Amino acid sequence: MILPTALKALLPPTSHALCEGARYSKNEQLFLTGKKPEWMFYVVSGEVTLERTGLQGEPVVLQRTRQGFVSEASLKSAKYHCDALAIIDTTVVKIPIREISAELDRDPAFASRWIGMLNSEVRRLRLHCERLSMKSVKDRVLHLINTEGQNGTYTAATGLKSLAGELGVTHEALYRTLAALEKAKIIQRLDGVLSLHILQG
Amino acid sequence: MILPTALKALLPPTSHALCEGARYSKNEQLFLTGKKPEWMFYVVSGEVTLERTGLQGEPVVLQRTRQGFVSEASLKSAKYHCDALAIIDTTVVKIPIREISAELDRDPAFASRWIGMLNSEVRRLRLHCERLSMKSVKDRVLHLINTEGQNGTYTAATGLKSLAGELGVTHEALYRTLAALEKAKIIQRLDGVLSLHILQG
DNA sequence: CGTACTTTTGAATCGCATCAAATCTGGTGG
DNA sequence: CCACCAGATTTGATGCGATTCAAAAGTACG
Repeated sequence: MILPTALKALLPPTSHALCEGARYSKNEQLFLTGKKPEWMFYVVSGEVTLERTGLQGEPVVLQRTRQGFVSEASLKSAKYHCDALAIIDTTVVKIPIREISAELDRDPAFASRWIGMLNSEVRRLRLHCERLSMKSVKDRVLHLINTEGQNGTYTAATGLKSLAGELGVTHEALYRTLAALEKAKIIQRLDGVLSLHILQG
Repeated sequence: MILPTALKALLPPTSHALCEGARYSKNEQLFLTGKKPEWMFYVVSGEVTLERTGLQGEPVVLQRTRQGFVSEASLKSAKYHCDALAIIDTTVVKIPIREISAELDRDPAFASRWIGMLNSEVRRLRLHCERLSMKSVKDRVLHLINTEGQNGTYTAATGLKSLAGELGVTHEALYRTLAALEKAKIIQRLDGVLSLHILQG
């Protein structure tokens, strides 16, 4: 089992061998509400949603992950509180909750790294919320470049259509907005790389 | 210093005496980018924003907190990475970072509670993101009742206008949507309490 | 070369923001 | 107690921006 670099640095070396790779086909379920959590999942590729059934029986999506942890927040839970579904073909790393949880109590340095990971997650999610509460696509794109970009440059690794989903807009709206921003010389585009034009102060 | 119940249960008793209450007036700053973090802030009432200056000099809001932690994610940082501003008169509890950080390394039970707190925060933020990526006000309201409510009932403690802000819509749109949902017998309203009508299966 | 997917542009429609204004509310001071 | 004010709540009218539906052009891959 080859772990992604981020996971390797985070988890204690003794736990690496306990992790397992797994693949899920489109529409396959990773876990179900009410089951006892045994694994945490780290999405390497594909897309996983966490869903709950609303009071009227309609599905309510709680989370959507293309890369990173799913259900790391059920580390201390007695049972899963939602269903996990691979909505396209997906590759994950399965991490044994029991061992990780015990290790967290035993190894303060690991707990400290784990807290650091959660801190980053909180920060990123807050940025995401702030972005999604902006009304125009233009504002969301500029906020994205300003907050997620490196030095005024953001790389859309998974394609613009996928980016549109993350920004909470249709891909048509995103394409049009990018074209307009480029025409107005506010940004430049090369492949999937968006760069702010530097304003001379 | 009287701590809010949630804080009291979370922090180790030895640290309670080290916390301080504080008040900030509208437009007063809690901390500035680049300064060494000495305090974490827990907002009791009012509203605090974290802001950063964009590449074109415009302010970019990273977070907006009416209740709960601000900057708990800078627990392990060498310096603040943004500015904190009270946008209305605000009351907070100041928590000494140095002592809390040391205590986290020393007290595994506290670290475990802290991880639990961060897990809740991550869950709530993910729900919030999911809600904000819904296109219609109606969907956002129903998602709110389904996920944040108790048994189909959500209580808007801070008023509907404030709720509109959290939902990322104007207060006019929220009022109209609530009126329409009530007229369609999908929800009921009493004061600030929103309840789903039960569908009989 | 054909299939599937992304990227792009066009046109029509709709929901929400915006601007305006009226009503209602709680709190303050005369 | 009443006049008054600041906010919250509500309803109305208008316009814009994003969604939606459609279709064409570009791209990757077997």
